[in-house]
Amino acid sequence: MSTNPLLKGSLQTIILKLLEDNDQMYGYEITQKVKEVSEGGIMLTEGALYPALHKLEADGFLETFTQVVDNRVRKYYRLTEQGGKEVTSKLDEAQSFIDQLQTLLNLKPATK
Amino acid sequence: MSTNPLLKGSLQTIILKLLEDNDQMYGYEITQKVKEVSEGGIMLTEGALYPALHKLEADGFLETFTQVVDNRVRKYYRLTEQGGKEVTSKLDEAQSFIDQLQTLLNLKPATK
DNA sequence: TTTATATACATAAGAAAATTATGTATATAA
DNA sequence: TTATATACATAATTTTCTTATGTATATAAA
Repeated sequence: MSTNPLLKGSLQTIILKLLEDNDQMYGYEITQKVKEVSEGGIMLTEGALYPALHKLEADGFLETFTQVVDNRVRKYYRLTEQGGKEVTSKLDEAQSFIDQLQTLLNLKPATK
Repeated sequence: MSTNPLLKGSLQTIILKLLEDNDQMYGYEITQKVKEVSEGGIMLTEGALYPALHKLEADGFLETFTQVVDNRVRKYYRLTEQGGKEVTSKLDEAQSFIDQLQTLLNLKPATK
């Protein structure tokens, strides 16, 4: 898939937020959803996505179950209770980082 | 200094933008400016800053000159012509990334 | 006076988090 | 039968940080 140096660091937050909104998703579905919502601007590579999912699971934020559809295995992820709290925390972080970055880069929408 | 996983990828953009606004700055001054403007939220580590400055110079976006003040050497950086163009390009990238991230994370200010 | 803090640079070792390249496997359209 | 899409995974490598050091001067505090 493709690249964006600014993506670094926000992948976990994106995954957690999508799972908050969608209850359960599988990896490939996440790549397609991100591509769709960002209109092609953010493309997740598999080499980034799958290790990130495994890490979030290892950290206790996600749990999994598999399902076979059309002879292909899908591995679904959903938030654990701990993961639910983590979403809030990561979103707060992301919001304040975006604010600070916009201030530094003078990209703030005019605050009259 | 300190840490922010979301900072990854935006350091070069921050440096270039500060030099567009301030004409010439030295490394330590950049760390203090970022700390001040972000109200302590973004703290640049020296281990990240200096290599980033050296890379921007090697890439032809920055040029340097030194000056001695109070018996201490300051190494000033300023944008080259190529660097001036790079600022615009990096800011566009940053803007569209922030937009997409806000959309994905549902952090968009209400667009009535 | 000597100790801590601030100013000012730099680099090396290590870790984190990507990209790129592979690999396996099935379904479907050309 | 070939390419593309779906669906997972991991290894090698690269990028970009953090953390730890190192050098050196100025100044305020103890």
